[in-house]
Amino acid sequence: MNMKDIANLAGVSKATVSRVINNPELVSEKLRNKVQKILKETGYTPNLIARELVTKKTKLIGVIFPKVGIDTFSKITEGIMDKLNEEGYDILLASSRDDIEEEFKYLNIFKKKYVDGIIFFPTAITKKHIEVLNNLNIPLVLMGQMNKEINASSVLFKDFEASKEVMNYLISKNHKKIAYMGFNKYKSIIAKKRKEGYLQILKENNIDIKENYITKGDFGIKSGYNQAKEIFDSCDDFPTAIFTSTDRLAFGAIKYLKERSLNVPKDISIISIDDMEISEIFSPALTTIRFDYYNSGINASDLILKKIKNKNEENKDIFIGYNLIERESSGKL
Amino acid sequence: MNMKDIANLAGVSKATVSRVINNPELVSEKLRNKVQKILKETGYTPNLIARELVTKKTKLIGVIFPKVGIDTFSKITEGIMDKLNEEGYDILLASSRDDIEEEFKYLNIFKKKYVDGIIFFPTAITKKHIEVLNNLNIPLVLMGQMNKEINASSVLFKDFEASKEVMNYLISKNHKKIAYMGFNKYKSIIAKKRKEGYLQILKENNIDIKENYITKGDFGIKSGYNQAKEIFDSCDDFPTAIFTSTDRLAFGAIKYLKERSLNVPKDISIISIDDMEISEIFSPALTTIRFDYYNSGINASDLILKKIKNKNEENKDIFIGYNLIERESSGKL
DNA sequence: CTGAAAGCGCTAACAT
DNA sequence: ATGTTAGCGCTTTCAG
Repeated sequence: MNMKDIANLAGVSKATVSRVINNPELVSEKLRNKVQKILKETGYTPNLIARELVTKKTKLIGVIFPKVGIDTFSKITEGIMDKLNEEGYDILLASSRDDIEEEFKYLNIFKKKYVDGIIFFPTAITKKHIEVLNNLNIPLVLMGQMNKEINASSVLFKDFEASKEVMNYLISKNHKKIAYMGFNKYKSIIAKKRKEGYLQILKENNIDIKENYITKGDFGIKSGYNQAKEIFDSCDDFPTAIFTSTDRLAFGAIKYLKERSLNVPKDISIISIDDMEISEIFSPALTTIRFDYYNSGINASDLILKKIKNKNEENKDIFIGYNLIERESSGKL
Repeated sequence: MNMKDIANLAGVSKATVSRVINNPELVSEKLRNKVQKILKETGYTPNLIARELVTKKTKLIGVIFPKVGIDTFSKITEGIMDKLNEEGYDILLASSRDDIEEEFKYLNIFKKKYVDGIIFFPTAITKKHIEVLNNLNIPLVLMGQMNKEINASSVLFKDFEASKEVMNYLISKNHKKIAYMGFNKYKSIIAKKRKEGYLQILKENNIDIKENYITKGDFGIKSGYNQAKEIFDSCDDFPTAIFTSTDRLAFGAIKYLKERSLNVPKDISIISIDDMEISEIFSPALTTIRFDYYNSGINASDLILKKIKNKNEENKDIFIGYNLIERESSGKL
């Protein structure tokens, strides 16, 4: 059943059927009713592909994350889907697995699929990124990154500020010997900003930076365990607090500390960033920073929608808020 | 730049260009080289939408899960994407949020988008499911469910057997007073099969079923806490082991037990199904069942691919293996 | 307000 | 082996 059939059934032309579907106000009430009746009876829906061939719109949005299935990205995805589905768009989701080449691959696939817009969470921004993204010619929203040279709106997380808040909190609890566990393995900008916050507050409080207190790896549980071990193996003067840049690092670190019979928070405080569902239940419950990830998905969707509706829409940057949630893993010295 | 342009540039017809792209063996070497050279120089790629309009193939697979971002489903998704991307298919991912109406909604969207196949993980199979799925007329693979009345291949998890293995393990450790925490809130078949395994082994060992030992809710952490409370509030004769049907239930239960100053596993054993990443790190580390979820995604992809390539392919059911991982949360009585 | 006709960019049947 | 032609199912001028 196609539009021609409906037209014949209604005794009108294809054009009229098309108008009834897309611009009913252009059709006289009489014909409109007649056609709508048949539309209802037959349950006809237009062939989207044929329409797309003409309109050059696919109602598809491509979304690229460094990883699918991580708490953080899942929440963002939920936000994106809620908002975009509501507006009649469907999502093509891709996982780059922290691999820059994969990022380019999917960008390319999306371009070929003629998606109407792309929401992209890069691990980093290289020169090639700038080139590729600017040649895309598709409405683009960047998450977690911003670059004036790229024609894109951005949704940004205040990692630097959040990190400073963590540090200020720790210092208000009289901690001075504070270690930092990072994850700059993937030269992620998020990792960078979190670390800068740590260094900044140390500086503001005239606390010397101690190299042995600073470690890195990836952002997973095992890495947390290893990094904790690294700190304790290399120091005589143990830290009184560890700022782990992700919750999963915190879990790993706590595991190590337990094995060493160190009590959290009595012997050492742990504080992190993420607030996963399990973080509240974990023992000790994690003191951590919660970003409004779901909302960041909504915001990214709003930005892409605006760019789709108006090709010349100015680029805009939206900052996502956070708050520190105090639980059991941190204490006063 | 379209196919006509390439044809002009090469001094051949559109048809020849199309052949070079899709069936190069049909074109003489001379012309083929000529066209391929221009293809390379211009970087031309065919308009997929125009192609789809003719071939009725979109190279799109729709995937519907009850939830996106749950460990289990993420692993399956990874498997699906790995396999299907490799074969040139892209994925349209949808989350039904355990809502049957949402399931139908997405099934419908996928149908309209002309996906080449659907991989669907239903929460349950109702009469309407049977009707809707059979009217779909799209290659279909069901995950976690099987129904002879539905024209679909299935990827099945041996939940009944896994559940029995859990129970046999517990009994081999001399446990007799075993409680069960379920999640039949969504009338999920998985939940049903796990519970049946529990009841079956009780029966085989002539252990009376004690209603107070059996609770239900959803499958989350909070539910685990509440269900544990429910058991302990309603019993004088406390169980020596709890079989929680998901890891997240186990986390919640353990939280409750800790608050009650009960030691796991000394005072009570906990054993579950899922094996999330955190389960190994959690304290106590969870004794649990691991299914090969990633592989189930690969299998589902294989099945859908077969159905796409051959419309009359017979329906097939694949069973996914599992194994019990013994850790700290369970012990001998 | 309505219809005829062109055309989106491609593939496939047919003819040569 | 190659070209010609006719659609795929829709939207969108352009006439009337």
